[in-house]
Amino acid sequence: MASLEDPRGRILSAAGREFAEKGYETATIRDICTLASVNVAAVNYYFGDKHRLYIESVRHAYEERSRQFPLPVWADGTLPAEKLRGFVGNMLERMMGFDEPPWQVRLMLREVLHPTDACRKLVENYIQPHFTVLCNILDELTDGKESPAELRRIGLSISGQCFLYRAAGDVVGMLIPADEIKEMHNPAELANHITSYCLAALGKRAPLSVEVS
Amino acid sequence: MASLEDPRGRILSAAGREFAEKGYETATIRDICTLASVNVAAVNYYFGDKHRLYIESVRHAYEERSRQFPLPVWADGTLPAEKLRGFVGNMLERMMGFDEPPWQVRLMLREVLHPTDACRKLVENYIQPHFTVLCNILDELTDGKESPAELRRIGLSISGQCFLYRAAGDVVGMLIPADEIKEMHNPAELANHITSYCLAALGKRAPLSVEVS
DNA sequence: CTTGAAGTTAAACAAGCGTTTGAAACGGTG
DNA sequence: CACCGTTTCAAACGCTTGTTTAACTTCAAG
Repeated sequence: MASLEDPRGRILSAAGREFAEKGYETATIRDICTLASVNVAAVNYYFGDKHRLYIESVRHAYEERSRQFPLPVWADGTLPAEKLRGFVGNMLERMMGFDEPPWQVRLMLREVLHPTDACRKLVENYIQPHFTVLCNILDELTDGKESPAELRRIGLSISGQCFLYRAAGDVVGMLIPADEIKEMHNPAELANHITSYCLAALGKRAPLSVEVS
Repeated sequence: MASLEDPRGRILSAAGREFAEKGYETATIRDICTLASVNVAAVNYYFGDKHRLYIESVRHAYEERSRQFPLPVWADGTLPAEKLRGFVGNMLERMMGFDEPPWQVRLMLREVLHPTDACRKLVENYIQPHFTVLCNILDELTDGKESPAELRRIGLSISGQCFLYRAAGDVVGMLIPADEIKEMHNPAELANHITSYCLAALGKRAPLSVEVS
């Protein structure tokens, strides 16, 4: 959008892709500028230096992502369990994408794994709001009987499971047989498993493994 | 150990620390050699080039770590639930360390997050065996009634929760109040939560949140 | 003592990096 | 047209990188 006639925007987009794929140090200004079809000096002209370009491209990434995937809302009267399943599915789709994850997610992931100056705002403006929604759903689900601390811990348990598939997907692919990956490791199936796991733990449905005794 | 009189070992150790902290690109041969008190040419003499030094230092890391933390074993007759709690606690301590995580773990984590040539052997020789032990415990816990695929999925759910605290600890620290971190986010408390969560989901103990109706 | 392989060293190498420069091209305004 | 602030460009700068060179030390074997 508005890329052909906006050098600044082209640089921002190219930088995001390069930083996401190669990391801050390995990505070079020359490659970014080639990708954006601008002169090397353009980065200095528009952003000052490489570091400020990086900060701006992280902000650009999560602002764009927030616009593409706004926080989910539900009709009044939606069951909490249904909200939970919807939220987890949404979270997985946001994280994993339908095919290849978009560069915005990979760039944000880098900030989560190895935080720099750009991380604080990313958490405040993007991650924290999503996490709060999750905790609110859990609060509803448990009829307000759990402490905020316990809700946060359960929220982290859910987030952690999604996070593993996104951040360590390659290693997961080495631990699990290939056909099993094809069959089960897609947003819908995973959301189903993670949600069921949580509901069972909270006693809101039958245990995953039924006692026979 | 045996560091004063073994340049090769000193380089390997110094390289592991530098690669763990800064990553492959950012870590420099000069810094590594300064840290190891050897000449820059020593890396080329002993390892050929930077890339082969990196591969060797990853191997060195998980071999050392395997010696320090061997796979846990239990006395016959130990309850599966007890084994699970022990395994999760062990996993968290291995991952997080008692204070600061050792460089070996951080180096392995880098390979998990951004795999290179060194990753396959790391998975085969270190991660896969641990994951298999976990799945065996879960098999025992569910009296052999669950499919291997389901066991692996539950195993990933447990691993994912540990993984989050290790890989995204900084962001977790921004989402959770500081005093709550102090109080709850240590290997023992987390192992307790993650194990209880799993046992409740499997119907092996009371749900975390008790229904009142 | 001589020899020669093994190990170590300071110095240099070419390549790539982020950044800067100064001039050229552009585009609206008087 | 002449002017001037904005934008673009090829070229170069200074620096750091991984790697190599060739001279030097060490030291056990002949």
